[in-house]
Amino acid sequence: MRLLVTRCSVEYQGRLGARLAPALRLIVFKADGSVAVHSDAKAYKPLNWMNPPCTVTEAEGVITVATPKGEQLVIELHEVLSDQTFELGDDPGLEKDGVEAELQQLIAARVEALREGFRLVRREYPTDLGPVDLLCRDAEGNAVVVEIKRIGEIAGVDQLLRYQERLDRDGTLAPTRGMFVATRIKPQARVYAESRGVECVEVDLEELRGGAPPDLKLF
Amino acid sequence: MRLLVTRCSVEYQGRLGARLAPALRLIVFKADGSVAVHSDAKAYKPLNWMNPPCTVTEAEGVITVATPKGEQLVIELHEVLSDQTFELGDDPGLEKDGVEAELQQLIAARVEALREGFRLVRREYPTDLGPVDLLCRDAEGNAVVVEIKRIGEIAGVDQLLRYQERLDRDGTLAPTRGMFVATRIKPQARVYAESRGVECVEVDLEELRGGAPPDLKLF
DNA sequence: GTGTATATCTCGGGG
DNA sequence: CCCCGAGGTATACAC
Repeated sequence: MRLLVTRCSVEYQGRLGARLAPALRLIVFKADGSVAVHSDAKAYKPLNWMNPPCTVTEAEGVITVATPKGEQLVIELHEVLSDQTFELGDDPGLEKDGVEAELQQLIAARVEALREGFRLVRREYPTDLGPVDLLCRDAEGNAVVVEIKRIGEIAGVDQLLRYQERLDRDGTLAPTRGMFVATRIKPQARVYAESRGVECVEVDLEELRGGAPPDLKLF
Repeated sequence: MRLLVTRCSVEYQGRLGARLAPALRLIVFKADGSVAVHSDAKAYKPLNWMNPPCTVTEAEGVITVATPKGEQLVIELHEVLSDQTFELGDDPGLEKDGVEAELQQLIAARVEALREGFRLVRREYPTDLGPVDLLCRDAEGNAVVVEIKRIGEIAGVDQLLRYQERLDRDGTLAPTRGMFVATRIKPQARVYAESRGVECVEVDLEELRGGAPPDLKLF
């Protein structure tokens, strides 16, 4: 990893065009080939950057970064305050929990928490528009299409409706019910869902975690 | 901006939980208050980070970053290779072109290029679901709802359909036609759009920008 | 490769 | 503040 603190101008041409007037900035060159131009603001996002695969060439105070697809980043160095290189080595990587995948696992393990009498048919039930999060049967035997989100927004309701429309073409499933499950459902999404006959259920991640009997296998 | 190169472990608790085992990493503290933990890979994305507003405290080799909402990032420093601080000052910022806003401007300036006889009623026509990109009238006086994307995907079609459904409740507009405009429309999105009676139009940014006089056809 | 869905998305604009 | 939409989104995963 090379850290270059420099007064520079930058121009990007590629998926769009972008320019940076001269100023002091940090430029990070990573071992993966990426280049990022940072100001002292904008949180972790660089002002400009280039992702691998790309080639970096430097000559006479001009660094040129180019991708095979024709994107180009040209950095003109006016003054160098610091230029250091470090060998960081590989990183063991990030372990996460609490994302949608975990939510889906927890709910799949106890679909009866969504509605009494629910039975899980399959997780990631395939359609030609993509996989349905959960396919269930309710106590009366009706197919229920369940879409799970961390945050429930309108686009998620549309996703569910597209799946329902597909599965309603299958005589063994039609007519399906729709259920929209999230730790939080935004008001507009709830109104929209209910106007389309989709039932909304808010769940609590902590409760799901704590209450789940450990002997229930997920699959 | 403070640049800290260090062997460290990191733990995040907040919107999810995440842990980083000990390794050499770069930690960037920006003037805006943000903190980012970078490995030598993953392009410009940090392994772990905290955005403003947050407070940073350091004691006995442990840096704690906390937000008012209860998110917390704890960085344990095992070994410090480098610790430098620079005053970068304000940045003049990035100038962009070629994004959807420009596309919308260019198309709004000559909607007749979409279809002969088109007349622009309004850009960013408001609905209670958000603004419609363009509202037009066609040669026969029908209202046409136009949704513009750089890349046309299924979710954009649904966005258009939601707007149409709202505007169809307005007697002075109903029944609306839908038109989906993009520099590229993915095949699945096209099939879906046309199955819902939405017309698809691909446009060329270069032609819109420069070369084409307003009376030239776009496709 | 395309297509689809997720993200601690981030970021900006408007109410 | 939240809500909404765009992004050079990036990234993972299925087909």
